[in-house]
Amino acid sequence: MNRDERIRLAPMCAPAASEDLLAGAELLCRAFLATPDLSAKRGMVIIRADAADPPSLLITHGAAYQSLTVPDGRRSIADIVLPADIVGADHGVLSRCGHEIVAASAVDYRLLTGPQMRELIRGPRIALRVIALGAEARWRANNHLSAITRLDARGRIAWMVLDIFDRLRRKGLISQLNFSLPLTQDQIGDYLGLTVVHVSRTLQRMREERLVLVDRHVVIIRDLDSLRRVAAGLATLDAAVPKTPSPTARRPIEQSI
Amino acid sequence: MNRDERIRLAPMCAPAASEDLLAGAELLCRAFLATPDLSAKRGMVIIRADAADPPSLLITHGAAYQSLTVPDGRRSIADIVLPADIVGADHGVLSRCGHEIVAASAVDYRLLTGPQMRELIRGPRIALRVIALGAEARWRANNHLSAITRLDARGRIAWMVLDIFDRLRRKGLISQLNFSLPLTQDQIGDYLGLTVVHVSRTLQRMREERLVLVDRHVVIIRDLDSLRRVAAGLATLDAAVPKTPSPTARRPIEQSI
DNA sequence: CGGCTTTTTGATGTCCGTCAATCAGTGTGG
DNA sequence: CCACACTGATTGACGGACATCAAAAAGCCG
Repeated sequence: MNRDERIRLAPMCAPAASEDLLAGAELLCRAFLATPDLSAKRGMVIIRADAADPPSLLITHGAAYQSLTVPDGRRSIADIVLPADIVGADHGVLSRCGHEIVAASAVDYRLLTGPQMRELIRGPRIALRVIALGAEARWRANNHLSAITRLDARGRIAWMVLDIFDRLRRKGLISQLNFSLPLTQDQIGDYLGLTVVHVSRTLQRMREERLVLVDRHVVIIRDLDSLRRVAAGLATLDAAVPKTPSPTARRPIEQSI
Repeated sequence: MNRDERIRLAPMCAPAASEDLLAGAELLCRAFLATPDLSAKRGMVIIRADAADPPSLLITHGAAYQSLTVPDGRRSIADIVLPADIVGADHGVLSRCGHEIVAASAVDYRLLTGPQMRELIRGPRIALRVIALGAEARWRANNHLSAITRLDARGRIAWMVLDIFDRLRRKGLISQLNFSLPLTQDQIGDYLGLTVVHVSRTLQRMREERLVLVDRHVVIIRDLDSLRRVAAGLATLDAAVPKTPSPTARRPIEQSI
């Protein structure tokens, strides 16, 4: 793994803040776990886009997604929420969140209301944790954006699979090369900016190429290394020279701050 | 303006938090203004992707962008930073930010170092402000994503122009239908996931259609209403019926939380 | 002017969207 | 138990939006 990949891997927290941050994570988590266990069935809207003073959620089981419906009726999925993820920790400062949270599978979750969250973030350690959660979410959004603007269908799917794979693994939720992904191809399309039809075709091709197997709601990674290469944009299964990394790349003038 | 548009317009702050939030904004701003005035020339990297303990910036003059370079050498621009914007207020909690901030034009800015920011966010009002800044940035990232996945080249450009237009207007920096946008077509392409060639052609077409005029670094909006329609995805300059808003739209089961 | 970046233009190909039909899986009720 | 409806996945034909390649034109600056 080279330097570029490493810095792209995850937003590590600043050492100088890590102690308070850990404490804040612990406190916030405990606050969530002190609330009653709720659940939602597949397809249910957990937080509506126009909900006043939206709450924050801790997903304990299942998966959800964050979606935005554009004026012409099309849907765009901005993020996928996995077990142990906290959604909208910053909702406390907003009057409306502008997007809905929908259960992708049966979901168990805990909920802290807007007022509760506002009370909690008065504590500096929890505030720090909420800031870190926001930073991480934005970091992920940037990668998502980058994947969509720079990769073709195959690369986007590879990226999505690996992103979820790495997230689950980092949480210690899986140790194998397979996991459950409760998204329909339609939803995958809305997440990656593709149509169902093209998602179907591309998944099939990747299955034939023995890269990854996405069937129903189960993902099995067949060739992790190749998959990573595809997601990095320098794919071409048949090896081939991936054209030199643009020797004439327009790179801004370097200047350390 | 209907409800859908309104809730999409901007992430308004929760009334219950607005007082502290305003105070926090004021405090943070003052902290920035107490630092020396710095400047960067066009094209300079203000914060490097691998900078350890990255600082936060307040842009006082000019514009910058936040960019990510993918492994194959291609660049993707995640966000555009305008005057009065604060960049990376959450950098204090990260050890690396993973993206660079580059000056799009000559830029004047103030800088607070990682340690300084960490000290500041111990204050609950400033912490609140930082959380709000993060929420707003994520809200924008979601719209950006949505625009790129759901709109064609014409729609994306319309969206970009309007987004910047609205941001500048909300800050009170412009009152006319024209403003300066210090991005090359190449950078616009990297922001919208298009090639330079296609950006050039599309801009030209929009100029002919008298929608908007983007020349060199000046933007002049010719037909604001049409532009908004194009950005909403139900465009078609030649009017035409914009196909009914998908009567069969698969909408998740409604359930208020 | 000469060298640079940025924009424009044309020709050509392809990835992906659209339309439309079929098929498999799941659940429902008579 | 099977017809029926319904959602999700698959397949094929076709067209279009956008990428790629290549080169020229237009600004810009020393």
